[in-house]
Amino acid sequence: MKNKDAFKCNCTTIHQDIIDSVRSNMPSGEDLYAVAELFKVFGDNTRIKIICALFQSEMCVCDIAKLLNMTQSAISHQLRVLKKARLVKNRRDGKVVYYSLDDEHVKYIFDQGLAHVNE
Amino acid sequence: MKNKDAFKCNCTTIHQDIIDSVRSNMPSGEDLYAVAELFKVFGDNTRIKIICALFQSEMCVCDIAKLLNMTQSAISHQLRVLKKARLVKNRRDGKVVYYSLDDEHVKYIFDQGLAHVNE
DNA sequence: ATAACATATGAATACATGTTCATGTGTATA
DNA sequence: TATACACATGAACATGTATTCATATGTTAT
Repeated sequence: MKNKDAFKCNCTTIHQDIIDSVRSNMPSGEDLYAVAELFKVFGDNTRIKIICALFQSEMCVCDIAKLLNMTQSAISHQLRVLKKARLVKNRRDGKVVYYSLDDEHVKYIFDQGLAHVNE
Repeated sequence: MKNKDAFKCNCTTIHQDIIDSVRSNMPSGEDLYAVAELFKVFGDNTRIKIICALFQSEMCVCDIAKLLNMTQSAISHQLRVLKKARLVKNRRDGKVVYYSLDDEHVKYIFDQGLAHVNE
């Protein structure tokens, strides 16, 4: 066996036709991984609050820290994660750095999520 | 001080008006928590694959395990998480349990996520 | 230049979580 | 009733991650 992980499932195969069909129509593994990584960014209470706050207004780091009653450091770390995921962008004005949303999909994704939990 | 966590941020307040305005228009903490929990479910490579597979067809646990080349146990645990989040439902036919999607928002959320990572 | 302030960041810690392993439950069949 | 199969589940383990703490960077004003 070339791949040591090739047979993790020892079930009797029931619907090979479905398995083959589904497999051939799945997005690439890289795409799926990237999507999971994206949703992981949404899946944190602090980050979802930051995102939700930025729907209304651009804010500086200290504003967000005050709003959420958290340390400047914690917020800064999370803004870094959000920026890496290309969900927020920032601009510097003197000592102050302002963050705002950087994606048109974010609001839509958030709203659909909210719709689900409120259904 | 009534709340021991009330002053985690020691920044000089810069934009109190924005903070007040944003705070008064934020969804409730419970809603935000629920949304984060929902996206946390999407934010796992195995679960996103399961969701994506179920877009195409209902599948039994062993089918999914074979498709993803993972143990039946691991898949079963993740299906439990998905069901708790009301993203999938199941039906039993004899010994076999078939899982399928149980939400109209899921596809939209996934597609928007895919659109973001492919942009 | 020095002090003050806003922000960023590396390391450490504490907590959450995904998979495995062993085993239990439910259903069909011999 | 006994066996086999599909699935579920609790505990253990390993890994990932959010926050804190200390400190560094960058900018402004004195």
